[in-house]
Amino acid sequence: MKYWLMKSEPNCYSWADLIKDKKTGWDGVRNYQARNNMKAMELGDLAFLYHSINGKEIVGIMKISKLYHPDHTDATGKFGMVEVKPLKALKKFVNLAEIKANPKLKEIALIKQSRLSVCPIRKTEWDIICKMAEA
DNA sequence: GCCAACGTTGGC
DNA sequence: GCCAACGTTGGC
Repeated sequence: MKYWLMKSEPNCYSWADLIKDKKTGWDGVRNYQARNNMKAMELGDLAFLYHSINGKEIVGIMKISKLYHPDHTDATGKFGMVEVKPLKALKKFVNLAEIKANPKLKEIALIKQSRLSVCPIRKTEWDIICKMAEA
């Protein structure tokens, strides 16, 4: 079981949209590193949803419900996507300032590689954030 | 294969 | 709106 963090601008696609849709194909990724992370995902892996730009906080937990497959919005055929389902909303959203303020989360990919939209999360990091979120 | 130019992301 | 960080593209 692996853990991930996936970013989305809430203006573009938010947790509320995901709840409404029940599931969604994570299309539109056009970055190789992010793509490779999606390729490495397995069914049942868990991922935080992070609202970037407008929000800057982790709002919920999603479950990977479909393995990596072609993204039909990509004409070049180089990129793919996974499908995710909402698992549960966090009781307390965990914002970027709190994450940065926690010395145990110094190495988290969200900060280290701030532009990467799909990044791995260590089990220890996952547990710390869950605790902060009272999830 | 290198590197300059350019584009994008995302925090501030 | 600015800018730093980083990824991509294309000329050589």
